[in-house]
Amino acid sequence: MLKIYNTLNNQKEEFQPIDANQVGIYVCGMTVYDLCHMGHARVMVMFDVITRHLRRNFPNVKYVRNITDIDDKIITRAIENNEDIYTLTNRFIDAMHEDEKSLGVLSPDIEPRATDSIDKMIDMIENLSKKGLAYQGKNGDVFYSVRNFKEYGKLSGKNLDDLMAGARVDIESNKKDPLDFVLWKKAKSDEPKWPSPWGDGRPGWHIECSAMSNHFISNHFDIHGGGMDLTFPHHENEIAQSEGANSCKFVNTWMHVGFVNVDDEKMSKSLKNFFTIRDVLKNYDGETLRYFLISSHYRSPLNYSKTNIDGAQSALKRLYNAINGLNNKVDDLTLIDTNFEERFNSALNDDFNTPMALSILFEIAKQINIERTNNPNKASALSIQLVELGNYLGILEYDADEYLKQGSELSESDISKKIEQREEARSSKDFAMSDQIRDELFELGIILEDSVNGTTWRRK
RNA sequence: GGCUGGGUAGCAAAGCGGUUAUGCAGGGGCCUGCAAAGCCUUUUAGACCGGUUCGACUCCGGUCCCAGCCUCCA
Repeated sequence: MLKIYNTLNNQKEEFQPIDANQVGIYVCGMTVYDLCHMGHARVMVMFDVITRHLRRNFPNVKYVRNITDIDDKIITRAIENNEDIYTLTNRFIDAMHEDEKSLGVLSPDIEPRATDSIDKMIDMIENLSKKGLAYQGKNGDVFYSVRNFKEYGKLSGKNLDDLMAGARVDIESNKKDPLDFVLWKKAKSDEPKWPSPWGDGRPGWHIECSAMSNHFISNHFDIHGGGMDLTFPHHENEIAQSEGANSCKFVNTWMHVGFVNVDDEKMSKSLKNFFTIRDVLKNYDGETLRYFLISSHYRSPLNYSKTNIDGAQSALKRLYNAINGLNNKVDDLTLIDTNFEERFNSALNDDFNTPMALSILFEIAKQINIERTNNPNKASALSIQLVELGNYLGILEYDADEYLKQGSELSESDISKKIEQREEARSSKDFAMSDQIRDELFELGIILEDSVNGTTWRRK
């Protein structure tokens, strides 16, 4: 039985889909004006793990993740670069897809772009106007009237008067209430624009997710997620829009992924303390990054540091070392210990507890290492299981030997030649020579390992 | 000020009212020509103060501290 922590009531609760044959999940995706950083990576990877698990447990899952391809930052950046917004956003959408691939993230079922759904947004704003929840300000912008939606604040646990008392409410004379937010923005002359009943303009940020989730999934669906910083105001506003327009419950379960921190501070573009996925991929392989991202629970903060990613790399290598050299072909499946799989599944069923799930992988690895000499069939069976469960999380996707050798600057044949030379030295008991060759290779990042089956090598 | 989370061993990170988390790192041993990998073993815990309980890291209350949101942000 799957339990998920729901931001709506700050509790773990049993997940019961509206329709067990068709689970709907919508995740707020990227605003594509720059490269994705590690914070984005965490959201992509976590919801990838979440949807993989949902797909294992329900016959059909519709996973929608939007692309915000129109907003102020995009317009500003396009002007800076002297290019049109589509040239800019297409470039960063491609980059995002490449990054996802590196991280082993499977594509969502639908990735709608905001600019393809402008008509849906206009319909929704019109609907809100009819219901007295939207009005046009003096400057021509259309605003949502927050005071007219009585449940405003239910997701984030805020109430309007506390927000009013806060110091950081912006003063916008065109609004009836400072907390009202923009649904439709009137275009300035040189900006991208679409026709609407309120004049040429573009949508506000929040309306796209309401319109697209309602259109591509339903007015009422199972799971809506995103980064924790979206809880307020973005998701709060989505609720106001969708429930205001449709007069029915919008989302059953709200999920929010914690931040990637740098020196215990949130990684963000405004703080300029961010590392792009590409930056990090220069020094680590994608699977190491993925391991790092799932090594803490999704709601906890995750500190980005070299030490922590190095730790992830060592840990992942331990798993690959365990499966390395086993034939992965075993007829006797009764040798597989189903207890591991049960515990693995119940870890994920407990609000997607990936650290717990990973710890079971290490238990299997240990068992493989214990059995591999005296009971190779059992070890092979366990290694099949380890790979299978690892794949479930999107790791251990590579051939162990290839993975452990990757990134070597020396060619396979050069290394083999050195190993042969060393073998000759060893057989004539010239251990000084033998050790010298091993040390030379070590300096070049190659580790040699002698076993009864001969000498093998891997990357440091 | 309001609202969320959280404070676990050298580092990272979980579960759990009583019994080894797990990974990395460190010590000792086994294996090895020596290593590496691996196995065995071992050292470091639960911010603080009360309460409940036969027993609390785990439940309850309080104190202190940290992060996040309340402005665009994943």
